Amino acid sequence: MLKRERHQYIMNKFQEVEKINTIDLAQELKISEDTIRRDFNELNNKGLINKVYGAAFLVKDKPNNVFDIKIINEDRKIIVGQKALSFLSEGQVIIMSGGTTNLSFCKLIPIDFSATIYTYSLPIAMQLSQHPNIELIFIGGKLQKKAMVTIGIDVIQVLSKIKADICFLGVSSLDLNQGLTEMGYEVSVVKKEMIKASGKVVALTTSDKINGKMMHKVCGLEQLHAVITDLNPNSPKIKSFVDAGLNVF
Amino acid sequence: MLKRERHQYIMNKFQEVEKINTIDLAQELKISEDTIRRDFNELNNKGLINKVYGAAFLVKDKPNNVFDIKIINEDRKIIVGQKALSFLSEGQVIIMSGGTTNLSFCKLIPIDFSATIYTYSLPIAMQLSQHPNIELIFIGGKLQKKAMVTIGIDVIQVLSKIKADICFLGVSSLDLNQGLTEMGYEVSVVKKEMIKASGKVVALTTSDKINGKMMHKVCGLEQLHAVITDLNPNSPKIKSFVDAGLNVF
DNA sequence: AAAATTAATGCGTTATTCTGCACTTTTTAA
DNA sequence: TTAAAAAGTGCAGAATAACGCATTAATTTT
Repeated sequence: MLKRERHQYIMNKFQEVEKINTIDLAQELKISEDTIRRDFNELNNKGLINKVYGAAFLVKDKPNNVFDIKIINEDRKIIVGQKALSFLSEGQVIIMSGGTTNLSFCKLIPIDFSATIYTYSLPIAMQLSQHPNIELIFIGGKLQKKAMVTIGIDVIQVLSKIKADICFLGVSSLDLNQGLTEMGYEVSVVKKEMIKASGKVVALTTSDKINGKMMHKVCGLEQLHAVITDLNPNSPKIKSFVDAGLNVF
Repeated sequence: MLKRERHQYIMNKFQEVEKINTIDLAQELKISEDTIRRDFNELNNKGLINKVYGAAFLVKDKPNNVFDIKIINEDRKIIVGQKALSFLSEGQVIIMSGGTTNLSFCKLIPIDFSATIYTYSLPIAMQLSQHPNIELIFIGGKLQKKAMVTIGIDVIQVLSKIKADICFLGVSSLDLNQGLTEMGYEVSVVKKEMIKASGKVVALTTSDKINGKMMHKVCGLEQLHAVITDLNPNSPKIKSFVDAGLNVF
């Protein structure tokens, strides 16, 4: 029996039992206790099990993997993303901001879509790196770790030098009077610059972001060429925006 | 029997069995064990199978999620990473290149470690974004999608302006005579610049990268202040490097 | 098609990994 | 604190793998 098989055996066994005794398992598999101990140690070091005196337990909550991006309300975001697809056309130069709504959108972009995309979001860049025909340019700078986007003067500088056809802008809060607002100052500055750099601005948002205000203003509604939400444009929550002359999809 | 046929044969066989023994398959096909081992190694490096001591297993293809970074030979890379930890000290300015060896290393860095880290690798940036006390700066540019690193003039420009205490350099190939070499031209240029920008250069590599040459030279051995491998420094494979005056850990 | 080039293969040798045993150290329980 | 159980350590033997090299097969060029 190979080491690898034993390790698999051990991990499988935890689906039946809570605890595995060193000696019991040695007898069960007819191998020495030393081998079991070494196995337990290895699995313990990999963080898969919890080795204690005389036995081992399964580790329940696996260490939170950074790469597991949790998308809340993903169904809504997929609806938004699907509507947004109609704004894409081949060969565009695109600025893609951050956020999980934009990430959901990016997952829906056809694999062979061809364009140039600027982004400052790590998860979005990783997602888009799957697309062979997208020329992907990451805007470097200091990382705002929580949102996994770059911020600061370096980002502004790059943005000030480019000209894009369209910008897909993630939204923190959208309000009829306040327009688009952000929680963080730095991100608000970056988004302002993105808008300046883009011919068209499309805001992507789920309905829960609508009618809220945050500290820092990004732009007024009049600067948004389109707003895409998960709601039906006739829905009452949206009506006031439509009445104000906004293109809501 | 051609190599391709054997590879095909192996992959097909996994539809029937869980595990393929090296020796059994050699007998079955009436070819030498070496050939089977070489086949297993190749398929392993392609990420198609999992080679272990004495046999190989099928890699169960998970849902194709970009965010699942597959680290081959992860155990070896963890050994390298653990040794590399001793080169860290608080407050350093660090340049971290890309690659899964460096990614494994980053996973091992204590959560409260404090430093300034420059990187041009998306996965590494995401990993390090978990560390609250690391000032993380992403070097922007055009994305080399396969390796998920930025390349090009923008990267060079940023690197030419900074001065770091230490650089942890991932390795494509390391050879006694050729030194450090890379497959891609662009990455070789970036790595050269990283070396220029750093006071100390530490190369991180697994033993399978040793004694290979690739197209583009990065630097000679004399420019490496330390080389960290998964092998014991006394190991014969390393001996010639130690004899050449290199610090091997 | 023959020659030249390149890649693949097998063999002998050397290196590495795995495992169990004997022995020592640490931990647990009385 | 002592005895018993479990764990760690170092070592040896066996199995597996890697390496260098000579040879053969496959591919490309002439």
